[in-house]
Amino acid sequence: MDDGHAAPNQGFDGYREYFVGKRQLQKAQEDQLREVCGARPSIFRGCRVHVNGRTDPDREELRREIVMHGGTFVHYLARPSDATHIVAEHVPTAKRRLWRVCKVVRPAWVLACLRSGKLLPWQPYAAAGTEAAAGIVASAGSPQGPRLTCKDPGFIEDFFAKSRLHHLSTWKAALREKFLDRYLRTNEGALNDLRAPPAHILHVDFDCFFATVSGIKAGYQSKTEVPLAVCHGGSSSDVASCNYAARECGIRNGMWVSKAQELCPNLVCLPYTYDAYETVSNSFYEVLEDLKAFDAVYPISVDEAVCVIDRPLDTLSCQELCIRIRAEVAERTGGCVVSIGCAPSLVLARLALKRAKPDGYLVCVKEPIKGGDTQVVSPAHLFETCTLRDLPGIGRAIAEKLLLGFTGHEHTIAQVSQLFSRSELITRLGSITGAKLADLFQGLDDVESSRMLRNPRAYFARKSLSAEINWGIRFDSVPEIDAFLDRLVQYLVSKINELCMTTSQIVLKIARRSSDAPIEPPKYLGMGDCDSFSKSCQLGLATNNPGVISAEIKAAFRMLSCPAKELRGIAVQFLKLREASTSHMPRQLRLPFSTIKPLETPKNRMKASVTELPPVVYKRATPIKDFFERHKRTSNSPSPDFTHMMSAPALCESFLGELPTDLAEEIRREHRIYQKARSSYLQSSRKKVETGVHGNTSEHILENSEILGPITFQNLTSQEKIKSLVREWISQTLRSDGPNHEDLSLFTSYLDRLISGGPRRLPALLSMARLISDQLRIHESYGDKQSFHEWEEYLVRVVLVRLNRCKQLYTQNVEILFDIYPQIDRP
DNA sequence: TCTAGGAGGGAG
DNA sequence: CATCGCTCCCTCCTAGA
Ligand SMILES: Nc1ccn([C@H]2C[C@H](O)[C@@H](COP(=O)(O)OP(=O)(O)OP(=O)(O)O)O2)c(=O)n1
Repeated sequence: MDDGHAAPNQGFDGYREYFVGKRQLQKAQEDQLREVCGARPSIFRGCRVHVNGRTDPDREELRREIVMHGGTFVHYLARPSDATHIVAEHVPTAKRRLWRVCKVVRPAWVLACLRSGKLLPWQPYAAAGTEAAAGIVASAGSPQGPRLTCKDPGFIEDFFAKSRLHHLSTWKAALREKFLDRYLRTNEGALNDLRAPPAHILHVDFDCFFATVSGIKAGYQSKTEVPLAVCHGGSSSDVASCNYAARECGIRNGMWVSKAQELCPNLVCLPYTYDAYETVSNSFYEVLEDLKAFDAVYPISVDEAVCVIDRPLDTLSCQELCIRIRAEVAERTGGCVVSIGCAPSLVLARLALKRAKPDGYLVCVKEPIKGGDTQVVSPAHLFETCTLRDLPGIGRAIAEKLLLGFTGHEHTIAQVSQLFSRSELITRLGSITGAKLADLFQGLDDVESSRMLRNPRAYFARKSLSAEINWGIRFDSVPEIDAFLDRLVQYLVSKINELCMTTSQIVLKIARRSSDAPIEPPKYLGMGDCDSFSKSCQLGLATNNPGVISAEIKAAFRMLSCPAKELRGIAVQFLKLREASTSHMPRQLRLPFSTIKPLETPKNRMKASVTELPPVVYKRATPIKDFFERHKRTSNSPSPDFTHMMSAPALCESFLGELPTDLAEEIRREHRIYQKARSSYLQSSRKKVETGVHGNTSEHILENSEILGPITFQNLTSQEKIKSLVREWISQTLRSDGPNHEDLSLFTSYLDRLISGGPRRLPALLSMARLISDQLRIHESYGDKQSFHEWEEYLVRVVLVRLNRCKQLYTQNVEILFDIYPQIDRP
């Protein structure tokens, strides 16, 4: 397994020395603390207290109080008897046996002792999961309820709570956000001088992270010879992580348990301990921070970071630093092991890390001293001992693509790099991937990887937000899927709201059972072999509105025309993220209407303006698909006949309720503008009188050569071109003196012709309304200008009224839709 | 020639 | 019993303007 180049434990002596010094330092610190606070009562005299897991107050605070009040703090619990008391919120399942005889108390015990100034009996504060606690709290544990399926409301959360990949992604996103936050706030944590490539890069990664942490929780030594794997259960479950004893049998991360057990019948399966992974990860990043040895620490994942030192350092110091990091992390994490690769580039650091594992470190320098330390190697050495697949960004597919037609066995990087010139790489793999590989072959970082160092702001910025579930997806009907999509969108919307962002492009991606795949795949409730399909949709306005997004997503699902029973996976993505403006923030409109009295009679309500129109209800059966196809066409291309939709058997939803962009939402939006417009209306008319400004003095932009006929505007037939023109028109007139009255009436007549075109013209009308309101939003800074008020008024009094009328015409849900009332006066 | 959508890939 | 196959990002390819 190990060829001696990265012999484990070589630095052990340094390790032990380090610890002796470390303990003395801690003791000295504690003594000093006591001296300073000499007057405090020695409540915890004789107590040796260990704090386990996440606590409130946190570990550091508890430690301070315990030490200041005469106790001893046990940093690392080698044996249960090392401590007289263990402080924890609850006892991890894995520790129940081991700690059965311990006094495991909640942090509240410490606080209560402090308050009363004396040592209190611990039993009333016994932590959940101890036998003592079981005597006090009558079995508050919530045993597994009925298993949830994808049709149940709680499924998504339930699934995510157990999904390792979800945790991995969530942690990573949080770490990136935290990094960026700090960087933007303080300009700290990243490199400042980017002129030259940094001197030393240390890639630090836990050995078999989950396996080690779960192992320790279950009472195993971190370097145990017992083969361990972390997995959920039975035979078709994934091995998330296996320790190095298990790897000697050929077991690998991601392998199925059945295969793993074939390779190693003694394999011990351990449960996931997500809380513990998080705790260890926190300690890990704290250590890197506390060492104060780096110019930058970049998060890679929950168990992995890249640390950079941007000043010259001799090889010996690099080695010492590696030893120090490894010792410190082990100390602070109850014995977890990190390995480290140190090199002048990201790629070499990665390869060095690979060779350093398990339980070691490796420093790569251009010209190592011959016959020197085995922990110091040259780039050439790494290339001779690592394979193509070890290079970052080179996975199975790319490796196969590159080596297609070459003899099949494993290749070292040194060998493969001899086979291809830069241009051959580019021919085979594409311009960017080819060039990248050529760089990697020279030990240089490609452009993309170096972005992390060169432009962390862009590199760490979030560009999308998505959620997907490809397990347990088994539906019988489309309404069930609709309900699921609603929940998934709701889930994402709450995330995007936490981020204070909006999206203007959304994507639905589905996995559909391959025609040759069995109905039920080998993996229980797995997706099996699937074909994947995706459909993206641009939203006219950036939004965070679940109704709008949900409608789009459900429409997109119909476009992909996947039979409900064939669906095996669902993903929803939000792209084109922007910071939310205040108008996207919590909606006052949504407050429960019934509980709040309207201030005025329906006079304020939009329905007042349209009551004279008889409601005409169109129902439709054929899918939204037709709508989209129509939507794509320009206005002069033949549109499909709309009537077939009305004659078909009714669906329960109204036509408008199913429009990809929910008209109701649109109108709610406009209603707010209406409020604003109303309040500014008087002002603006007053101004007009004062200054003698009249609309007709505006520059006349539109040609008055309108030919009445099949819905054209300014002789344009293409909807896109019309929109362009109108956009330009609005934008220009907003900047200057507002729209010319004649232009406005030409435009109004165009809108009226759209309306008389029937429901099939509704999208065009809607998109015009959206366009105007979009322009107003874009030019919000002109909010005080006369021109702005004029457009706003036009939107509200002309466009909105027409839209409103159509709504009356084409939907049955008039009451619900228009019974909105902005609760602006609510305290 | 450029763009956008969609497919695919990699990492952890 | 099972099992929890996510999520981000980049790159490539191709159809259509
Ligand atoms: N297919 C995978 C790969 C990884 N992980 C999780 C479990 C790992 O513990 C953790 C870190 O991934 P690593 O690639 O760093 O793998 P390990 O830490 O397990 O092993 P190694 O020593 O090779 O780094 O991510 C996972 O659940 N499924």
